[in-house]
Amino acid sequence: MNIAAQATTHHGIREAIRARIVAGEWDLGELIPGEADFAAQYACARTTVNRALQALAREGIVERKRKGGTRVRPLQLSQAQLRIPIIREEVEAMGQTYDHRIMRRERSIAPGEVAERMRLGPRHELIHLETLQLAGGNPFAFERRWVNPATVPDFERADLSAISANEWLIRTVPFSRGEASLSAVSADAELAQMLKVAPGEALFTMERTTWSEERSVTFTRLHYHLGYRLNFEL
Amino acid sequence: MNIAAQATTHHGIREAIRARIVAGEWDLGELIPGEADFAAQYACARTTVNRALQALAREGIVERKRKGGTRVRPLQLSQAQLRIPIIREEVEAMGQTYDHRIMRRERSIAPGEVAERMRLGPRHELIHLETLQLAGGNPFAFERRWVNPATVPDFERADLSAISANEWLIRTVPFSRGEASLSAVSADAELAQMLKVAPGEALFTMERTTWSEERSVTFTRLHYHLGYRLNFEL
DNA sequence: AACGTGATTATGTATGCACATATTACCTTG
DNA sequence: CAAGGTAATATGTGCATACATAATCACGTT
Repeated sequence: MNIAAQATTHHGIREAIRARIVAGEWDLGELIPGEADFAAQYACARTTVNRALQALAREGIVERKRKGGTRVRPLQLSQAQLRIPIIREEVEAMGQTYDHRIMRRERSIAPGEVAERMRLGPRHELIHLETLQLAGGNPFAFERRWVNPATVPDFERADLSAISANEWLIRTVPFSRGEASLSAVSADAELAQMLKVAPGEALFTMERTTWSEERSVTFTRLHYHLGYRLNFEL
Repeated sequence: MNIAAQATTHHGIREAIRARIVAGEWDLGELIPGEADFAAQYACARTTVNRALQALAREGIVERKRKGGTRVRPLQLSQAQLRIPIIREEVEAMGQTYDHRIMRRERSIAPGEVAERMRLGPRHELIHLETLQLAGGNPFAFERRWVNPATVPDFERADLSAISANEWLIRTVPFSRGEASLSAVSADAELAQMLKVAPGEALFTMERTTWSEERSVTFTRLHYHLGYRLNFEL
């Protein structure tokens, strides 16, 4: 087995060490050599090994502790980088034309469940929006969204004919953080009608709540068409 | 607005620059100052700024190109680190006792759909396993799994009474990579009986296929109990 | 005008060094 | 022997420097 690094670059050394770990040179949970040792083995500076090992630690391959040394992570936790696609881009990537129809748009008091998700007090006024997203004329997803006008006052006057509420918000309030949750939901009567499925069908559903610097922006519940799958790599 | 870094550490500077970006000091897609400029502003070495900006690039906040400079990412893509929990740990984290019951275990020819997911030729023999996972005695998830004995010959003789097939595989074949997909599925008769729900109920479902160095290990389809949610942070 | 060439510039990376920090191991002291 | 302090140690981090690499621009030649 070739264990030597291709070059003394931090990522060459990272891959070399990764290969040795994957090949099972050390047991799970076992201490691997220190930075100085690797530096000697690969004839490079300790700094370079440091960067390589830090990268592996970020990936979750190894665990590092000061003085404790570096060890192979005992229970490899399965994790993935999940990219949440913008629906328009997702549809266009399939080679279909994207369109959306706003079915409802009104100011109303936040329902209790929504207020809770957005961590708002009771009787808070929000803008409620219902949008059907289409791919090649067929229903792709149905969205129920509540937007906080206290945080995004311009939203009420936003022109949402050309651009979806989601994209408008991403542009206007970038860098928002939030929580999301995925689940399976049975189609209620309205959903069934909108997505053209039988009532009770299983729909993949994504909920998101976002904040911009401690101020709640929006809560959205997105029901995808029948058979939708969210794919990703481990 | 306080724009100064708390200390001249790479992550102090990273947060300072992040704050300025979030505050909107530069437009989306706009070029931000170069490493040397920031280094002068914060009275630190260019190397330190480099680490800060590289971290922001990894997070997807900025985009960097040699000579092109660093710019704020135009369309902030929403992404998240998704941790896929081991069911036993998930159940125990809720304070309930975990248990699992193997309902079926047999050698059989891979069904076409499974063979396709695992990228196997036709008429490949796999070990088929059906397991009901319990939380405090109640159904938590039902798993249909196929394991490739060509890659994991020991699996056939594995003792799965104390440890689940998933954990056995994680320990035996660590560092496997793979694909996953999330969807919503209507309960079929067997699923309904196992999970004690009405047939047709919407069940959150996760499929995973894993490989260890180009050799297919396992394909698994996991149906969670009614109302299950996969939560994560954006 | 078209083309190539070299200067310029911004980020990428490797290095040696010094010091910081966390943790373990050991040794001293009561 | 126990408690507490101290030294040893592995990683973490900052800095100055040098060179690498990629993209762009200005300039000069054909």
